[in-house]
Amino acid sequence: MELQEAKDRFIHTWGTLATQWGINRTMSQIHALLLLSPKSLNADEIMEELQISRGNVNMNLRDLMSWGLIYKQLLPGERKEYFQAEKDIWKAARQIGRERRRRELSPILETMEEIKKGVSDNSPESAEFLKVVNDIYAVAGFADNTLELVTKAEESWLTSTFMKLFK
Amino acid sequence: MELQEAKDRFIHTWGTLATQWGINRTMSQIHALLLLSPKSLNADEIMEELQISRGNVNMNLRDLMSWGLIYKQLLPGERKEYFQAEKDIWKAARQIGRERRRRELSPILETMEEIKKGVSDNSPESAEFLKVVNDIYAVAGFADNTLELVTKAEESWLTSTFMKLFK
DNA sequence: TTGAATTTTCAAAATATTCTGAAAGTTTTC
DNA sequence: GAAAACTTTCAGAATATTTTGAAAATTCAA
Repeated sequence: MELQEAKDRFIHTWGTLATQWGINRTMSQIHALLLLSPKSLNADEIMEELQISRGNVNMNLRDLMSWGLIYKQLLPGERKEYFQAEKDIWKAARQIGRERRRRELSPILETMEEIKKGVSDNSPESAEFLKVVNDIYAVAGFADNTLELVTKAEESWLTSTFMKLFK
Repeated sequence: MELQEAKDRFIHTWGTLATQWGINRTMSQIHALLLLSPKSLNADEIMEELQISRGNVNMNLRDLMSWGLIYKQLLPGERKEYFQAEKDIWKAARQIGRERRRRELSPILETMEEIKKGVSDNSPESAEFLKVVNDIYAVAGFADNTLELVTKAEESWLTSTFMKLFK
């Protein structure tokens, strides 16, 4: 079947791409599967579809929820929990941006500040070291601000106003 | 010694932060070491400083060079190869941006295009699937454009003009 | 309550990644 | 061109991460 093949390819590729930059393959595949699924799915359906264990499914669903990329849904009359992906991709992307700010940039900023505090003397060597630390702080701060700007913007704003920056 | 302690802390933390988002710890530590080193270092010095094997040092130096974050330096009268980090952190950051575009965003764009091509029929199900693929393509394209803008800009431009976007 | 249905946990197994160190390869010097 | 100095490679070891599956915990209906 043509379409199913394309979907499978999408799920598989999405998983592979994820590993390229430090994201768990299974997590990524579950996300892809939910993105493509018109209806929400329960753990058993995901296990069946991706041929993975219950524990694995459970763990990665929690992870995806912590990233704010999927939601738990309780269907009336159903005992099982169902999961659905955020289907607005722009919203999902902003959510990823927010989380990466929190998980990756904030720690850098905090650490650089702490390290700066720890260097009290003012020898030339210390000054040189502090320059590096300060520069990294500035770059991380710039990235943080930019991501904040972008994650708070609406899609329409992004694709119009912001784009005008490009010649 | 106060300063040395701060440097060690920096190197150690830099390595730990890197693992958080899929970068090899040792590579990150070598980079940090070279960033802080006023003079360029050879493989033996790095081995000694970080207590790691020659093979490990060699492999990660290559990797860092492929990221454009360090340079090989041939000192006159010296047989050994010396390495030095790009000390302009803004330049280094732009370099990372360029590489991530190439390594992470380009593959997404390419894959989405190929997948689109593969879906020929125009059933409602295909349309729904294509919507997801197209949306991801658009988001990745936006990220790619933004990174291009930012990586091509000068620090001065970034910290002045671009910043005016923030209220 | 009880017990069936479902979810969560977690120790052990499987897999993937990173690191070592010695051998092979390369370059330079004499 | 041979030997010394240095760099690269790579198979196996060490480490880290992911996955499994069954037991424990939780939830819910009756």
